Amino acid sequence: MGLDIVKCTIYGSAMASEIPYRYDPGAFPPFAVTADVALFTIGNNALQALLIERGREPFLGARALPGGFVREDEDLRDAAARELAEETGLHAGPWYLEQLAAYGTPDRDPRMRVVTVAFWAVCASLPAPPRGGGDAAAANLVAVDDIERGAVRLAFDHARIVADAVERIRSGMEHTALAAGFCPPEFTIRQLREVYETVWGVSLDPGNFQRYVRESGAFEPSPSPSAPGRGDTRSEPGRPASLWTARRTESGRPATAVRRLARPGGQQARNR
Amino acid sequence: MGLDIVKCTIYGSAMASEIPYRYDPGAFPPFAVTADVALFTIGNNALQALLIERGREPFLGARALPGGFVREDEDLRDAAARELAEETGLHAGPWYLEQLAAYGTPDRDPRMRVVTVAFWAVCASLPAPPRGGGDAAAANLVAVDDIERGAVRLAFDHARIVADAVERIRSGMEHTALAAGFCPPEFTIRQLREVYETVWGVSLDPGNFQRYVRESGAFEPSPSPSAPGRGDTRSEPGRPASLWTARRTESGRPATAVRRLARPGGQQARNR
DNA sequence: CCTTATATTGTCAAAATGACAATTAAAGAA
DNA sequence: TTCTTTAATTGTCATTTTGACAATATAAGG
Repeated sequence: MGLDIVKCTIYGSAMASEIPYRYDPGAFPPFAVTADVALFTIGNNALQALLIERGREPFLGARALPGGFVREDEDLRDAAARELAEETGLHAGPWYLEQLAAYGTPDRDPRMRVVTVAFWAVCASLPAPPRGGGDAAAANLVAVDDIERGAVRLAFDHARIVADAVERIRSGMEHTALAAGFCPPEFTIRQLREVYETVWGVSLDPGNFQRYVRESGAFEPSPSPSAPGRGDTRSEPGRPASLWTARRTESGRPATAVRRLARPGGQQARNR
Repeated sequence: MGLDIVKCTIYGSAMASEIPYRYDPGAFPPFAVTADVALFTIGNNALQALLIERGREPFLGARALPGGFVREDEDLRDAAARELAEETGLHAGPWYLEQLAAYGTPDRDPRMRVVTVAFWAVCASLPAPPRGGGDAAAANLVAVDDIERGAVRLAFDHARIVADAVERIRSGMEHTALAAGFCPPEFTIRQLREVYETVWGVSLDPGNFQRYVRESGAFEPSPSPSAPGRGDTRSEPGRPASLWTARRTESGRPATAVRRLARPGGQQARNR
């Protein structure tokens, strides 16, 4: 690894300190740092997470989040995006990616001390059925319901990470345009409503939902005329819906809504 | 460092893989991992952050968050609590501590690659004026206003970390009992209201705030009779307030409120 | 032109919010 | 004891916001 002494000159003008102007490599315990990503999408009318199947011990055969070592000169977020691209075969991903938290309990990886910086991501849909890259035996989508029921064996503390990520997404959808991340760039209000219904497991009144989308300030009507056949599909009967897009903040995050869309029965769930 | 091979036997029953059942220490880039804490309290009618003054290069003389290397067999949270105790002299802290995020941009520390897991904490008040321990030259409280105005030079990316922590706290107070973390275990509604007013920089109607505390479900009346002199102070004229406590979830976190206390003008702030 | 399937808009009672006024409750002073 | 003072607590009420449900509008497709 490179303790690049050159960088020190950027700041080190005085150099008055008696302690050498970098860390003694033996003076701190070395950790491995990985970036793992919990990518969610909607398919089969359900919230799904992208998991790989481990091809080696420990946890051989169990599912795990895509991820891997952060490289020496790589930002954490870049590492997460790279791993996601490698494992899914999707480059220049159309996903929305945000940091979740760091997980670093001493024994979480039996091989050595690893601190994992976990990210969550959402994506409209995987263009191709994901194929495993790197050392992953296989990558595929698993219903979050099954994970929550404990029907899927997850490696390490990844069940916890997935649970945290799901909760973050479910609650983020209450007051931001996050849900649009599950839709294509332009979407109908119905599509968006179905995202809410699927992720929250509830059903919402179409009329009231319409009002929410119009008045929340988190979404805006697309200039495109309307949405008849949605591209390749043939037109369906019935009035075509108008198209909407998500508003984004300057920093690229989904905009915050003025109103809050209450998650039915969401209170008890949050007080655990 | 200890690649404790013994731990592998916990999981490694089959050992069918041809790759050695631990990482090759040379196969991954070693990172230093630190835990830093942004501790907030209320004093002088203002939100204040605990910062130390750096006693060495780089950033000699600048302020920084208390923190340091995570030890080899130490949980991230434990490291944060330990550092906080060391730097403030407060042991078995009466603070509430929660993880914020990981910061790991390659050049954030000119000496070497460091990933910092940042925590935020709130505390009723520091019993004694904090004295620096460890290698900190001095630890003291700095008004967050001054930090936000850029009137204080912060080391590394700590200004960003403080800003993120402040935003997390301000927004957490909208829908949880977090604000009680700035108060003693039992507090009056007025004390709690003053916390909101100070942290948000607004003024709130006492009557309506009363209703919020009573109906939000995040707080509950204390069995104690009332709050005349609040301990050492002599009684003040006027009706003494009743005492309240924060409700906590099973996991120890401040309870979520049924209602949401709208932060006046908080919308624009959040859409950056 | 008619049918059909949705999108979209209305209606309305119930609940909430926010501003403000009135009342109540103690503690200290006279 | 009574009065004064200070703040807690409770009421009132117009305005919004919700949530449930009904009615209407709109464009395919036949």
